[in-house]
Order: sequence, then structure tokens, then C-alpha cells
Amino acid sequence: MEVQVMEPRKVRKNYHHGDLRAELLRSARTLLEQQGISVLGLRAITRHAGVSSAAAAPHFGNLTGLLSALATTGYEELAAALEPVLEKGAHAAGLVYVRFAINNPGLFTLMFRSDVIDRKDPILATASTRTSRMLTLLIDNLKDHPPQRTRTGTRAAHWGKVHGLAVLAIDGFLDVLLSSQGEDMSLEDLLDDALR
Amino acid sequence: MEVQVMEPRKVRKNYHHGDLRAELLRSARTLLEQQGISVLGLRAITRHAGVSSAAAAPHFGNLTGLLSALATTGYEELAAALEPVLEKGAHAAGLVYVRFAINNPGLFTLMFRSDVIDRKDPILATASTRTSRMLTLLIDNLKDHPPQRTRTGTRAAHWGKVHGLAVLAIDGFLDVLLSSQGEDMSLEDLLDDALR
DNA sequence: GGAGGAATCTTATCATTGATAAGTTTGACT
DNA sequence: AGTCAAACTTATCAATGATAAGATTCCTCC
Repeated sequence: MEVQVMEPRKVRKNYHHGDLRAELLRSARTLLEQQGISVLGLRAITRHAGVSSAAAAPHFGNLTGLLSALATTGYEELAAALEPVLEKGAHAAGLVYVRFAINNPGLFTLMFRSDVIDRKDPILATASTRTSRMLTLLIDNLKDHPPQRTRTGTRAAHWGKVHGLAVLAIDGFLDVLLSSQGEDMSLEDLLDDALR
Repeated sequence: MEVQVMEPRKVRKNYHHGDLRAELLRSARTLLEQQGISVLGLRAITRHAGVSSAAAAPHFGNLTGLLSALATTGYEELAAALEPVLEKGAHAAGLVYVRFAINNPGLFTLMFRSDVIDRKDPILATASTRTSRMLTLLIDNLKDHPPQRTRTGTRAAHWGKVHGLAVLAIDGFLDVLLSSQGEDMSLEDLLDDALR
């Protein structure tokens, strides 16, 4: 239906979009969440944005550049969502992490698809390490003292659990777990339980 | 270098390979582990097997069919690796799970790439559910009683942790965790610690 | 044992993709 | 106003997966 907020800046006749870079990222994200990662081609994105298929090159170079930029926004959003709960303990933070994944399954998946994004892209690398540093910081604030573990072990254990739950939730395996069991339990309750 | 064991059955002149189906799966797996999932095209696989690019169609239909069959062998191998430790507790089983992922990173990744495999393929679905049933069975045998959890919650928590560690290990994030910390610790030790 | 029929494999072709060179339009700066 | 660089389009290329048509081989039934 092309919900198009009438943009006040440029008239957008033919050439020169105004902020094509941002709109390409928007289009890509919409397509990503609506139709999945497999349709996320250069032509589909530019078509959705209403420009020619070569219009992305000046802004992103190639498809990998565009997807890397999109993944970068994902890491930034995740970090922003994590920040308010930094002091609230790992349980709350785990929920935020998994909820972000469930609410943005395409984007979250893209963030860990090293075959289509360029991890050596400096901007992406910065955002990525910032987010993971935030995560380890968060885990280190943990109240329940490590029983017999290395600090690194504790970090891996928690991040692993949270990340695994996120991935399994996106792939539908948690729903399978839920429906195979008789107990009618919401996914949210299951996560709350598993993250305890 | 094309290490080619002289096959005794068919002479393999031109037509009729003998067991092309198996060889295509072998070629695909080799390429997958050697060069990553992004080069796993129909043409690359058939080229590696020394046949024409249309030779896979009679056996697998299309690329998705081939990759689904390959993923199926992955689920079967994982189940076979898990079976001997079924009684040994969740710690040992977790190690087996993650080791399988680390030793077969491409295959393991493919097994959870729902965009390139067909989860509705009956054979794949059978192998997949068999493996996950084995996993839940294994977790249910757990010694450490669930503290305050639903059984489903315990299953999700354990599978999540193990799967998350596997994924993070493949993507190199655990190495980052290890190297950022001063403690020189092997990945194996880290996993052993985190899975406790 | 040979002949037909079906399955396997090849060749040729098509639509589609990402990349890129060359040309056109626009905005910015002097 | 005039110039120049950036943004955008058009046209084209090599490569991909799919598939139809043809060649080869295996297998079964007479």
C-alpha cells in the first residue's frame, strides 16, 4: 500500500532523493521482516524504494555494504535496548535480548550472518564490539556469584543461553517444545522460566 | 588435488556415475566445510563432482532438495554422536553437541538455515525431530533437579545454552571472549567450564 | 537374448541476479 | 552564472538455478 509520509524537504521528481541512504535501509528492513532474508536482494530493495537498481552503489558500494550497514543499526538498537536494564541484573537483560530477537527476527538473524555481512567493516565492527562489551559488563554485574567458574566461563554460559534461546525461538524450536508438552504455557512465560 | 579413490563398481566412462547422489552430497560437504556456505551453489557442487550442472536434478530436484538432504545427514550424525552419552548426563552431552558444531561448522550452520533448506521435507523433518527428541530425553535424565522450573523451562534453558555456545563458537565470539581476557584458556576448557 | 521403456546424464537455453561503465541530472561552491 | 563533483539512470556483462530436449545406459519382460 506504500504508506508514504509526504516528505517536506525535497520534491522528489526524478533525480536526487533527498536521503536515499536512509530510505534504502528502511526498505531493506521492511522487506527483511516481511518476506525474510532470502528476498533481500539489491534489486528488490531498490525496487521497493522506487529507484533504479544501481542507485545503491554510491551509498553502500555493494549489497554486502548495505546489509552490513543494516546489521550495524541492529547492533546499535540492541545496545540501546540493553542500556536501561544494565543495573537491573542479568535476568531482565536476558529477557530484553531475547525479546529484541523475537520482535526483529530478520534483523537479528542478519546480525549473525557472517556470510552476507562484512565483519571487517569498521563501523559494523565498532557497533558489534560495543554491544558485546555491554553484554559482558552486564553479566559481570551478576548477583549470583560464580559457583566454581572462571569469569570468562560465566560470560560464555550466560551469553550462550540467552543467544541460544533467541535463535531457537526465531527458528520455531521453542514453539515445538511448548506444543509437544501438554502444559499450555506462553512463550513469554517459558523464556522467563528458562532465564531464571 | 582431487583425491579420488579408484571406485571398483562402475568404470565411470561418461554417463552413469554409479552413485552420483552420494558423491554429490560428499562434494557439497567438502565445499561447505572448505569454502563456507556462500559458495554452495548447484554449479560449484556439480563441478566439484565432475558432472554437468543439471545432473543433480534427477536425484534432488533442486538446490534446496540437495541442501536439505545434506542437512538431514547432519541431524543423523548428531543423533548418532549423542546416543553413546545418553546415560552420561547433560554435561557430557552438551560437550558432544558443541564439539559436533565446532568440528562441522558448515554442516551445523546449514542445519539451522531455514531459508535454504526445506523444513517440510519429510525425511529432513523426521531426522530433525528425532534428534531434538533425543535432546529433550537427555535433558530430562538430568541429575540436578529443577530448582523452581517447569520441565519445559529446563529443556529450553539447557538446549538454549548448548546451542548458543555452539553458534557463538562457530561465529568466533567465544574466541573474542577468550582473547579479550588475559587468562590464557583453551576453548575446550572454556566450554567445559561454561557447560557446568 | 534382445527389445522397449524408464531413469540418468548432457547440452542448450532462459529469466534473474549483482556489478559496473558510461551517460544524464542536480546541487553546491566560487 | 558557471564549473565540478556527487547522485542517479540506462545499458550491459558474467554467473546463477531451472528446465526442456536430446543422448546414453540400465533393467525388465517377452
